Amino acid sequence: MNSITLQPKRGMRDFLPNEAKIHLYIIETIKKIVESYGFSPIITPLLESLDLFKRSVGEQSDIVGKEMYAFVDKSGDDVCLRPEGTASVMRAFLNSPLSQTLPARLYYYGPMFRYERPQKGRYRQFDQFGCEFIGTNDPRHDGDMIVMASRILNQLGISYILDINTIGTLQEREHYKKVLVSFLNDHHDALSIQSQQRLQTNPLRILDSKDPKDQLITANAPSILDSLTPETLHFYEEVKNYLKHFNIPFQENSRLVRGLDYYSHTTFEFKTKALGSQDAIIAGGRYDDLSKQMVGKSLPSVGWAVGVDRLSLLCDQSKISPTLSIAILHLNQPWAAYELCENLRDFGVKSLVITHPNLKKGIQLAERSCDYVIVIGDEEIKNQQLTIKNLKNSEQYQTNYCAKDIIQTI
RNA sequence: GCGGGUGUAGCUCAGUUGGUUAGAGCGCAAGAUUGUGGCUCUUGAGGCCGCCGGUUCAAAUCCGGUCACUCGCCCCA
Repeated sequence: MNSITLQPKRGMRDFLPNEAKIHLYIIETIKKIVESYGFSPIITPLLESLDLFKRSVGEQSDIVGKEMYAFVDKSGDDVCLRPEGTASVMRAFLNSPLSQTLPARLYYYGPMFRYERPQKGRYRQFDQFGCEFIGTNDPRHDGDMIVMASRILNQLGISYILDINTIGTLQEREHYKKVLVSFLNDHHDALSIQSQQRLQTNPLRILDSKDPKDQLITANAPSILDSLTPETLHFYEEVKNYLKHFNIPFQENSRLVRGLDYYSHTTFEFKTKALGSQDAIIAGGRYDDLSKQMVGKSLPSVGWAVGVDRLSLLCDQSKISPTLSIAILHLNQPWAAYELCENLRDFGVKSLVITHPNLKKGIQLAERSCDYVIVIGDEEIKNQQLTIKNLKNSEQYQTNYCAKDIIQTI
């Protein structure tokens, strides 16, 4: 009989206990921080109508254009696995009574799907944790979101570079596009072939091309800042002032143009040097026009998303505080061992029973999963005394046969 | 989607111009060692050589395809 393939599908992964622990630790850490900023959880479906992302993320964006897990379901509807969270959260928000009380601070977490070529730190199913501050046009809230994100990276022990920019309003951007295209057309033949195509589809993206030829040309390109109104520039200043006030180091990068259509004004990206070309770890910005694209009514908002998998690869694992654990190794005394375990668990201590006739082997087994070992045999039951052994440093302690005393001794 | 690299034991890797039964270290199991592990020694288990096909008397080795990983591009978290 042929056996089935055990490998997961391309870009999909199994998280074995050690990896799963780090993953959950990161989510727990982020959750605590964003809740301390007043954010509440929202859970939305993994499956959405394809139209949602076409309208919000943009039909000509790469995410929608070539990376969607899209298919026709049994009823003939065009559906897809969500490629990102913001559009779903906005949809759920607009569809709910939450939209009656502004502003709203929401966070979400879960798998996203993009059909692209996998690499380290880039998978077809990946977990994102995101925060959305919906219904605010206060630049301090943009700053607040960025400070919150930096707090997360600090907490996890991840060093970063923060790039920020403003891409203004839709009108300002359209104006800048014209200026930029007319400039680039003068250097058309010197551009990379890719950028020549982008001149038609998405000229702003030429600005952050990695091709040296393109970079040489765009170095002298007109800046978007020259196409912005004083109001927009003032807004941008306020965001920067907020970051300076809280001593968040950042660099202005007028080439930071995000790939999703719904962004406006503030954009930012926390980058790392440790993951090769997968350098973005937290990215986001303001999206005042998203709601307009969906329901025709504007609703200023700002948010970001973080790649949990990328944080897993970067985070300082020594920060994960180990849980106290005790192994009960019994010598033909199973009832006593299981009872003592239950008593220890009443105090919230991780404990498990080890059964092995050979004492030495039993202690070796205990060492693999626990910090301490207690041996229970006839003597211990007769004397009502236990020896607790610290498996890390071999120290031993005597204690009464009682869960409370054991915990106090440790 | 485009270009390069890799795939041999649980892990890290050897494996000669194609040539008997594919190896090592670490790890795992048993024993030396029947009430307190980690050292040492002995022994042992564990392999569809990623998968499918081709060439050949003979393939881990050569060829084609495929799957997965990986690096760069694209893009992004």
